[in-house]
Amino acid sequence: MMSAEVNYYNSQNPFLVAVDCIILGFQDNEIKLLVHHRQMEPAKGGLSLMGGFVRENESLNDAAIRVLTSLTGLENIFMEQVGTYGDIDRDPGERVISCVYYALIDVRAQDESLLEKYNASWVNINRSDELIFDHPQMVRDAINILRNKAAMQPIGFNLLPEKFTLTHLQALYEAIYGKSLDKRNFRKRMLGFDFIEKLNEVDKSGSKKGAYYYKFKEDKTHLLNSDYGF
Amino acid sequence: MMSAEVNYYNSQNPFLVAVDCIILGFQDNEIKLLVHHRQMEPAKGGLSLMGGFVRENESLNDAAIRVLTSLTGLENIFMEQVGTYGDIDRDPGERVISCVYYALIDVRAQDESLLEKYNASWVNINRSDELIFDHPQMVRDAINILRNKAAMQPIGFNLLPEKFTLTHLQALYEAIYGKSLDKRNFRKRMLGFDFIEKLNEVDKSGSKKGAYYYKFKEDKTHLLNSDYGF
DNA sequence: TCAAAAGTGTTCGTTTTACACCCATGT
DNA sequence: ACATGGGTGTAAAACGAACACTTTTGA
Repeated sequence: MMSAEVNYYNSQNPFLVAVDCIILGFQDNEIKLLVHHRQMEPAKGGLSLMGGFVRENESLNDAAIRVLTSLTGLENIFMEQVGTYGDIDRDPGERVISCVYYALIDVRAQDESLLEKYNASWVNINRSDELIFDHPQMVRDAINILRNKAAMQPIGFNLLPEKFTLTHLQALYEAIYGKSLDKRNFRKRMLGFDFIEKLNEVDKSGSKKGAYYYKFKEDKTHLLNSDYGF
Repeated sequence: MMSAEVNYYNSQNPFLVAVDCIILGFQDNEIKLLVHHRQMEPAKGGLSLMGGFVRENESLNDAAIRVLTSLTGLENIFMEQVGTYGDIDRDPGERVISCVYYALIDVRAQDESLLEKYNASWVNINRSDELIFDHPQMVRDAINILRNKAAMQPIGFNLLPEKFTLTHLQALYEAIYGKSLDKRNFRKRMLGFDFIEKLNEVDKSGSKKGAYYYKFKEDKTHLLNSDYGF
C-alpha cells in the first residue's frame, strides 16, 4: 500500500517501538488487570502487561487493537493512550520505546480459552507493583486517567455487562475510587446524567427482592458538556 | 554508558521516532504558538511544530527538552506529553512515529536570537490549522489538555513572568478559555487557592492607579487534592 | 476634572453532602 | 417471621453565578 519513494530522514536512528496494553476488568467487586507470564528473555516468566512490537504495516492504534484482540477475542473496545515511555534503560533487554494504552472490557464477554494460550490471568489491580520493568508506573498512570475520566464521562460502563443493576454500578465505582459511596447520592447522580435507562427486567441473583436492570444508552456521549470550570 | 549485550528482539522492525513540541506563550492577551518554517523536505517551508528525531543516547523526555531548549534557550520548563501519533502515513516523507509534548513558557524570558536562527516565530494559536501534517490535531489535543488542567492546577503561571497582576492573570485565563470572566469571581477563586502571594510592589504600566503584583508560591502543588468528584 | 483601570461583597440558585427507614421476597 | 439486599427524600452546607459602585491617579 504505502511505499516511501525516497528516504528523507535516512541519517536518523531507528528504534524498536512496542505497545503495551493495560487491560482492565471488573470481577468480584474488584478492578482486575490482565497480565501474563512473559515468554521471552529478558525477565522470562515475569509478570508483564500484554504487549507487542509495532509492525510496519499498522498504525500505533492498530497495533494496540491487535494486541488486545489477540488476548481477549474482543473487538470495538474502549481504548485510549496512557502515554509513551521512552527511558533508555526501561527495558533491560534492548532499547524499546513503549506506547501504552488502557482498555476497559467486560470480563464475561472475553474468550477464556485465549488466557491459557497466552499464559495470562486476571490479578487484582493492587498487585500491579509486581510487574516487570516500568509496567507498575504505567498502570498507576492508567488508573489515574481512569479515575479522572470516569467521574466526568460514562466510560465505566465498558467494564460491565450490557445489563447491570445500580448496585453493580455502585460497586464498580467504589472499586475504581477505592472508597465507599452513599447509595442515595450515587443513584441520584447516575440517574441525573441520562446515560442509563431502566429495563423492564429484574435481577434476582443478588437479592430476594430483585433489582432492576439498567443499560447504558449508546450515543449520549455527544451530550457531554465541555465545561472546564471557567 | 548503556550497551545491549545481546539483541533480544532483533527480528523486529525499527521505526524513526521524533518528538514534536507545542510551545505555548502568552503575548498581547493571546495564546501564541511557536512555529517554524520547516527546513527539510518534504513540505519544506511549511509551518511546522518544532521537532527533532530522538537520539540513541537520550530518553524521550530528554529529546523533548533538547528541542525546547535549543529553540528558546530556556531550561526547567513545564512540559508534559500530549500523546503519540503513529499513523502510517502521517508524515508523507517516511514513516515517523511522533511523540508530542507541550510546554508553557514565559515569552519574555526566551532568547530571541534563536528565533531567527531557526526561522521561528510566534503565531496566534488559532492559526494552528495552517500547520503541516497532523500538527493541527496535535495542537488541538494540547489545548484541550491545557484547558482541563489549568482549571484544576496552577500551571497557567508558567505562561507569565514571575511577577504579574491579577489583571494579567485574568487576561491569561480568558485567552486560555476563549471567553471573558467575571472579575470579582475570578479574583475570589484565584485567591482562594493559596497558590499566589501578593507582593509589596505595584505595576503602574497598566493603569494610573497601579495594580499590585503577585507571584506564584512555589511548591504548593502538593496541596492539590486528589478529589475526582466521587 | 475626567478618563481608565483597580479593587471590593452580597444575594440567589444550584449542587453536594449527610443521614435512616420501609419494601419485597425467599427461605 | 425474619434476614437480605433494594429502593427512596429531606435538610443543611458549600459552591458558583450574577451583578455595580468606589478608589486612585496621571494627563
